[in-house]
Amino acid sequence: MGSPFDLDDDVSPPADQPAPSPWLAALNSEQRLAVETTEGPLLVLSGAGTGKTRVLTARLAQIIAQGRARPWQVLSVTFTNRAAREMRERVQRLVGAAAEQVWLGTFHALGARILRRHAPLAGLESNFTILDVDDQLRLLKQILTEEGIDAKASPPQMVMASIQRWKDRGLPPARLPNAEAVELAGGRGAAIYRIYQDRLAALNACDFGDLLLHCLTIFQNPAHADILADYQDRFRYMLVDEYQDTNVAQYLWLRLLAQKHRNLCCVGDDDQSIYSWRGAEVGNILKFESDFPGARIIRLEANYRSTPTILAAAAGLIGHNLGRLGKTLRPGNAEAERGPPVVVRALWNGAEEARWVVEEIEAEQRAGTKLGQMAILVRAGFQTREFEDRLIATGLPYRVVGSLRFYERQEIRDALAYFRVVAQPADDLAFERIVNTPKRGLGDSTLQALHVLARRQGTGLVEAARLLAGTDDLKPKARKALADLLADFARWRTLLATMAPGPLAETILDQSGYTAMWRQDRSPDAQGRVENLKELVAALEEFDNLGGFLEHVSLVMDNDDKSGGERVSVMTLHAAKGLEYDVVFLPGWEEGVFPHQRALSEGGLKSLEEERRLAYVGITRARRQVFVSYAATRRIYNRWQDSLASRFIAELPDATVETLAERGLSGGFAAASVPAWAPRPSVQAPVAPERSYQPGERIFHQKFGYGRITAVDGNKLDIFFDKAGAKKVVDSFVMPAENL
DNA sequence: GATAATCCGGTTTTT
DNA sequence: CCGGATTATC
Repeated sequence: MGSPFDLDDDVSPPADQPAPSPWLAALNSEQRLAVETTEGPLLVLSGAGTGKTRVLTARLAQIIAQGRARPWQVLSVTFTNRAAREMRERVQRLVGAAAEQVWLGTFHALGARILRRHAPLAGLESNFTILDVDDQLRLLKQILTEEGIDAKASPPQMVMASIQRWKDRGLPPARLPNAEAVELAGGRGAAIYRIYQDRLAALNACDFGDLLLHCLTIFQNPAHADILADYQDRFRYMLVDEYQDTNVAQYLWLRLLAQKHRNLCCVGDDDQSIYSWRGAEVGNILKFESDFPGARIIRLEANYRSTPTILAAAAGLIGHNLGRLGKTLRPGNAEAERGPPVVVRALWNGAEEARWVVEEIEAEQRAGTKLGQMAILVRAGFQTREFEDRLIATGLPYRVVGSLRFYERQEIRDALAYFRVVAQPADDLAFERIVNTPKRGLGDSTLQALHVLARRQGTGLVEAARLLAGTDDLKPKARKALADLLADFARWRTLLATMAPGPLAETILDQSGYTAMWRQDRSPDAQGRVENLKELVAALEEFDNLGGFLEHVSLVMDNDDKSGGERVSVMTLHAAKGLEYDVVFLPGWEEGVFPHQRALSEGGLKSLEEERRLAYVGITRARRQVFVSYAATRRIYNRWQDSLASRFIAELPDATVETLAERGLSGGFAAASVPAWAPRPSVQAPVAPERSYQPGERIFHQKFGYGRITAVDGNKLDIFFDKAGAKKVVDSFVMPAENL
């Protein structure tokens, strides 16, 4: 942060005093108050760019350095691993190694830590697995099928979402209000939820929501009052970051733990609440005072990030929301230059918009702004493509933040599933994932048989596999494959104790044939997948054992960018929260795009206000300048669609804005009703002509790319594709290559 | 059981 | 128009 904190004159100590503690250095008066009010419940309303991280770290450092509590008596919670890491590093710098003993982490990591200690009380063993979304969904689908629930009427995704929301609200199946599940799964929602939870327990597994939900169940059980009392005693001080994003379960968790010492400090900003669709409850901020009588509230309103103009624009916009707690950002530095206005630019279409944005980026770069200090923030992920195209065409280095995370890639998940089967033999979901990957001739029918047997015997799949391999219910081929696989598992498990995790992982991936599977794959991305597997093995070197690594992975799904050079960042507005840039581009400000159509048609005022907060978050990311833009027409799903400027544009105060429009686009607002122009006909994909093909001919296929015909049989072609290898394809799916 | 053809739906997603 | 998920076919 290059903010001029040192210009704040009310922090300078009197000359005859000893130098202040380092953690108090460079704090303004309101920040300092928030740091020094250590006793009793405290709510810090901290606007964008007002230095909340600084306050949190200073507060934590002070509590430890002054000996108000031992490090392990302090709980500090964040939402992201990034935030947790950053805080630990900063506190370490202030108080040294003591920082390592603080209970500092994400809600989920801390929940897992507590739950592992008391797992049996939640029907789990302490080495339980934390499932990823893939596994959860697979499990739920099984249940829905078994229960004869129509997947069309009740999409698994939707049922899953409901279950997650219940967990977000701290509701285990037993506490679910009767009315809740009626709409779901033909009225059987509650039953499904219960089965899902039972099945997780049988698998010795839990999902993310359970990490907190199980804690709550244990804490709230009068039979184990001693456990709760123990934690309540322990946590003398508690700090919470991004409090506006807490859901009910997290809130209850905090409230229970803070009950005894009541030294709970929550830092948040209701204007930056953008995750309500994930169960976050802004209401938690409002409830704070009533739940903790005598709570103090401190507002941080001095912004050290943005120019006065940007702050005024943001304030004007967010002022259109009702029911705010009320907070006005003011420039932290009274002498700051007003700064350039927010540029609002109307363009004809998306391609032009991308072109304009990239031109401005180049102009900024020429003027001395580093590429790493510029960001394009979009509403939805798909919008990044247009900008990527343009950036590539221009040759500007860029990075897309938050897309395809390392641990979510197919090959990584497969590899992890292998590790899980070895480290946690009861992990049926992992087993199922890899039992036929690579192909071993153990397909659906074998799996069905395993399921039936497992159910009948009341065992897990792996055990069922062992039984089944000993019978002759399977065809010899499948039986051999299964026995071989089990022998592999057994061998790897014996290595578990003796071999370092890195080499062990490599052994598993090699002997299972998994690496070979990708080596042989001709598809364009196979090469990269092999690379990713290598990276995974390399990452394992740092761990003592496989189990530790798996715990790490299930909790820490982050992707550090090790990109060295300066790059323009492209990301969603959600991903941008907490970040800052000199120059920020906010494209796609059109009704239906931003605010999003679904927010307009479904969620009513609440949704619209959340969209507005998202816009507010976007604007307040900028230190020096904001560029807003929108296109009069956009091609969505191959349809040209006229659009109107976002209402948020009109909500920016006139004095903060400079409007630029293309000739013909009136007053900066799309003349959508009078399209005085015609969209250029889109480049038509060549239509397959009615013709016959000859062997040897070069062709193109939508999915497989280019290839050469090796044989013709009526309308069926044998083709050897450059990338995908030999395939049989019907001729209407290909076109002569020279047509392109 | 593996592959090709067809169908369908299409925000945001810190763990 | 794209991709994934489902179905249809060999």
